[in-house]
Amino acid sequence: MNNYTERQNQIIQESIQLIAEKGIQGLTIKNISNAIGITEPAIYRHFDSKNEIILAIISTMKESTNKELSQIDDNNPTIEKIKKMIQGHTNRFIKNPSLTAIIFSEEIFNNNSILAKPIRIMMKLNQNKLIAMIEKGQASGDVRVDIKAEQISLMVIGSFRFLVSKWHIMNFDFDLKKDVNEMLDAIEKVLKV
Amino acid sequence: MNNYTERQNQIIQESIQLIAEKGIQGLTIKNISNAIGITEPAIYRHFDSKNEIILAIISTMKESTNKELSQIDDNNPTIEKIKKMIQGHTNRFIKNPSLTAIIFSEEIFNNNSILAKPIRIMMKLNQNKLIAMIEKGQASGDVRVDIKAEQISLMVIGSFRFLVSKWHIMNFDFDLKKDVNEMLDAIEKVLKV
DNA sequence: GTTATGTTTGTTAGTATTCACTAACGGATA
DNA sequence: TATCCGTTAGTGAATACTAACAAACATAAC
Repeated sequence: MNNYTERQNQIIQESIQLIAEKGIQGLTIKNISNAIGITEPAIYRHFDSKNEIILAIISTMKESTNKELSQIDDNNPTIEKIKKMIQGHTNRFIKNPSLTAIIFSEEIFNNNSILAKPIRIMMKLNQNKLIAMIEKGQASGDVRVDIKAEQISLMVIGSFRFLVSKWHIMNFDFDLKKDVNEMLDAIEKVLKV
Repeated sequence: MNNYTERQNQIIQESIQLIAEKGIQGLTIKNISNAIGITEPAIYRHFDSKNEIILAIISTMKESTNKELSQIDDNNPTIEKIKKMIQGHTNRFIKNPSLTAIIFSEEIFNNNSILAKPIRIMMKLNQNKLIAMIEKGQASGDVRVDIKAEQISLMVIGSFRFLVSKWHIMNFDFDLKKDVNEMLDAIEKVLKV
């Protein structure tokens, strides 16, 4: 698991919820403490500052993403691996829609220099993993080679993010799973050799 | 042009700049008035409230997008039209990087119910225009028909947004024009019949 | 042409509210 | 006895916004 106490994990979860509901401006110590049912100063028994809470949120996201990526069987065909990866993310979002607010956290946190760096590192890491996956697929003849892996990864991640973004904006008011699968079918057609 | 006074336009422009520099949390009446060189209460001579300023920002974005879209020659091949559209946006962002903060404004404004609605309408409108463009291309044999126009538009907009998002996050530290053109070449290969 | 009047656009000084965070204290538990 | 983990009460700073007033200037009356 992670190194956080039960109360710390509770604060992290409620904070993600709050960002989803009210945006980053809704993430206040008062809102967090109200959500949990303790007073404001009690929060400071568990985190030194609000920034520390946000860093913990980022760290939690990082962990759950890594866990998910490690579960993908490397022996499957590339397109299957991409599908599994995106579907895994999708299931996680459906299970916990609050997380969709965080997928865009690069933008939300971009103007806080302390928080921007870990976000950027995580983003780059994830993309590099996908690029490596696609390049391997190109080497093994799974994926067309006339388009660079970097461009393909841009399309895959971009399409998915835009779809999830829309789902969030539309207040989760359509079947994300269905739309993601349609998108993945289109991606499959596009990637075929 | 628009119906705003000179001072109102100045407030709108400085506000866009502020959002780009410091995020939506940096958009305060004090920051706006400092940027312009007048006092805080003077702002209220030109806008009734901060919300009115944000609505004016949205309206300005809408106008400039429409202006751009109307300039595309409808007689060109579909792929050329898509390229022109994306390149037009790109040039606008390069000329005024502050605008990149606004392309994600759906997310930034999503938690303010007064502001979310006009943003959503604008978003849907733009996407419908692109879908219509692609469907016309499919009918005329310009674009492959085995993928629905909606899916193609998702890929095009998603890829572009993700690229611009990265440009913003990386502090505009790569050649956006070059990367966009590489992306458009990939899109072209993908869309070919 | 001068004076009176109204409008526009700014000022200073202030409001109430919210923010992150702290000091001092107390009960429960090891 | 010491350590958690909570409380009440408060801090100073920042927030959007307001009240009251003043200078500049255009319009219109005399």
